[in-house]
Amino acid sequence: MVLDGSLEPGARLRETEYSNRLGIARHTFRAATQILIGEGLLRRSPNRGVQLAVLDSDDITDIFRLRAALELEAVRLVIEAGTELPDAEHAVEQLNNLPESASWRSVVDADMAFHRAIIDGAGSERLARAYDSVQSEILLCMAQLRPHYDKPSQVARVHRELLEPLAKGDLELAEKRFRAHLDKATENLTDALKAQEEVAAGHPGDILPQSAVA
Amino acid sequence: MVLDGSLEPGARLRETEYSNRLGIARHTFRAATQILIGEGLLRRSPNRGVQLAVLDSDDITDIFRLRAALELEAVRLVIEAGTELPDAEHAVEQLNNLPESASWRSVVDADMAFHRAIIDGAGSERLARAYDSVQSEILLCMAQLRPHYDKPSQVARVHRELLEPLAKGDLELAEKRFRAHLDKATENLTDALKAQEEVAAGHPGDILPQSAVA
DNA sequence: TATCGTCGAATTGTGGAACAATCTACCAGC
DNA sequence: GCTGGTAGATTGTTCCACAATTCGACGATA
Repeated sequence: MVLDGSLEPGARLRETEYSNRLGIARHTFRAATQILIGEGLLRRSPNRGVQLAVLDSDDITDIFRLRAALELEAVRLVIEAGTELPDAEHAVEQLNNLPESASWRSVVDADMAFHRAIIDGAGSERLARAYDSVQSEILLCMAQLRPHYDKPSQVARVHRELLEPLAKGDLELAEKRFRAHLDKATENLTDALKAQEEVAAGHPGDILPQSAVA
Repeated sequence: MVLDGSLEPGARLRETEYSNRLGIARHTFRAATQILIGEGLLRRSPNRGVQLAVLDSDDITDIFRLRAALELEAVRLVIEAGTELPDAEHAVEQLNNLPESASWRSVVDADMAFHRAIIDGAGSERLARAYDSVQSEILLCMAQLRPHYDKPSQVARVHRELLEPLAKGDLELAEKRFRAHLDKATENLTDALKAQEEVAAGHPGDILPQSAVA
């Protein structure tokens, strides 16, 4: 529910309400929320329960800053070790084979799989764990903002260009391209956020449900 | 208890035992462990409860790899923004003022404070959160391994050398020095681990309590 | 009318008991 | 010695209870 956009950003998750709705005990619900809090998807304030995280443009910048740090370290490790990345190449292939009319979701999935493959290629358990957390937040962003996506072929091309310097072992170029790519993504998301805020401007203090901006 | 070395690495934390000992309910203990699991200090296997993490030399390398990624990104951000780091300088000063006979703990604290100050200086909430997690693991390492530490004046000197390129805005030199420093720390810890394992070799499969190696 | 304080309801945080599912250790039998 | 089963321990979850805190409505006062 948190990640599929069916909850409004900032929504308060009352324990009795949600434990009843999900058919689980209140304790169990609390345990579940605790895990999500650890992943940064929910926030808890003492005696005031948990809320779905609200992401402003600073948060987006921040998420992608950490994402950049992690991915670039992964890139460094992959190049140093000369690791092959079949999963990443597979993801590019998949993007390339998607029809222009492909669903938003399938493009996002392939995109995510590509970046995930690079992290996994680095072979660092903790890098991967930290990336789990940012990836969750990115998914939350995506679910809430539904940013613009280029055509699959375009996305495929960009990602192939990311992979190129990795295969050649050119760290400097790889770093440059990844930073550019991630900066672009940040821009896309902040733009989407700005657009959403403008739509919501007519209802000050009110946050539109997903359906209103999709 | 997890961080002060009073628990053996790999120790299983039985719910009834510890909730009784701590005078809290089993539910409350479970909630507490869930938080520590999120920080990577405890591990949970389904139906087998939680254990204190056991860190082998691969884990140490891995922890410091992530640490390096985070600190270097922080360094980058600090240099880009030209941020002043009074807390870091204060930590160096503190190290410098410590007597040669200073307690192990006080050196560790000042060392930690120095690196923390750089992370905080970057002004990224999520970088700081990710660093919290590795810092906890580092503390766990330290508590379990008690690695060798140089004299405070020596430690102060090394850290002043880290700060230097930050003030001058020399990213390349900063990166080089930080990597060298962190690689050295990794080596220290893996050496300490190896030494501990050799001591424990007489008791195969057995892990010595802290007191036996301190 | 607007602001403030008070009180009651709702909600969270924690405790306690219970029970099914699972794991562990021990024991008997082959 | 290995296998299978059985009993006890442990975890995961549920239900109920209650103190502490917060939220919200109401009414008093300026």
